[in-house]
Amino acid sequence: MESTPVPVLETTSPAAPVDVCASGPRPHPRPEGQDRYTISEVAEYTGLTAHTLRWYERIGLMPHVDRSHTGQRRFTNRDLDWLTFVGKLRLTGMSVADMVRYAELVREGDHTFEERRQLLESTRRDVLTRIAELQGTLAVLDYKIEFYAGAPAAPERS
Amino acid sequence: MESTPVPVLETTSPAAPVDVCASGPRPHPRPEGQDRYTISEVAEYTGLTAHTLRWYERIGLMPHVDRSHTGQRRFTNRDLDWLTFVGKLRLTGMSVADMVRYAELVREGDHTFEERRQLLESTRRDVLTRIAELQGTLAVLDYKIEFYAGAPAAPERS
DNA sequence: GGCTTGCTTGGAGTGCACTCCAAGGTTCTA
DNA sequence: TAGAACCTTGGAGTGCACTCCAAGCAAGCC
Repeated sequence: MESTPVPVLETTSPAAPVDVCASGPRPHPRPEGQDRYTISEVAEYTGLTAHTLRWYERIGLMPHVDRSHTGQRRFTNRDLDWLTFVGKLRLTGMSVADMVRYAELVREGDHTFEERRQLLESTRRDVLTRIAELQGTLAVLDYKIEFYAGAPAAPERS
Repeated sequence: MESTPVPVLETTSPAAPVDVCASGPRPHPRPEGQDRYTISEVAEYTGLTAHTLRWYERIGLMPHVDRSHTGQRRFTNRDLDWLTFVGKLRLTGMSVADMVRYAELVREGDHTFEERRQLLESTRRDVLTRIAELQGTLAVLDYKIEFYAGAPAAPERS
């Protein structure tokens, strides 16, 4: 799976609308104007372990990470953006296999825009379903919590 | 773990408010006025496999299921109510270990009301957190879906 | 009675998403 | 220049929640 050095994010097409990929207020205050991070810096920044970062790369969920002249990983801000987005996908409940599929589509270039959109829309539907499910459970939980609150331990009134 | 035959649901204390445990409109139209179901009937009703039902019992997530004179399981409507509730707990994302803990509390009797309430309230908080997370991912998904929609595959306008 | 379908058990297997290990090379600080 | 702390790899291990298996009874129908 040789990857032509295609940029990771959707900022692929020249003057297309810039996609900063889940930026906005940065999660952790990303260290200064740096652009080369060791694996442990990235681990701290993302909350993932170094193990998991290596594993992500092995399974194709990372877009070819730079290496130092001795072979150690050097992550860039672009990688951090990607990981932030992957973190969001993970929160949706998307499987790792599907996230890898998405990453492959990104590597394949602009012509996969439509398929990527479909994947995200399907994920979006799943999220809405899940939210509805959770709200359904809230109703039951509230019902039972109220029951327990109304009938405290070893109730006297038979 | 010998369980004194304490009823499963919270309807334990004599004239306490009746807790029908997530009833309301029954999920599947529970077969007639029956009160003894085989494992495969319950599997169909709940959507769980027979394997899973046996496993639930083995790990202490079921409250001692009746047996026929030859040792086959005979589930009651009460068991079905319990499984419906367990299904809700599962949807909250509660771990099986915590569900077993809850089942133990139920078996222990009314004096565990307070602990049960706390467990459910902690679960409730988790659910609210999860809903917020999911809504956060919705924002990102919508942002990217719109990006892909606005820049269709192989865009011409460079 | 014979046949098919269903139920029983303990224990082993599966798939997912990490998580860790050993053995060795690299980088940084004093 | 020594030592501590960090990094590398392939592969093995972990925990969760099921999921299945084999071998043997049980139930319902003609």
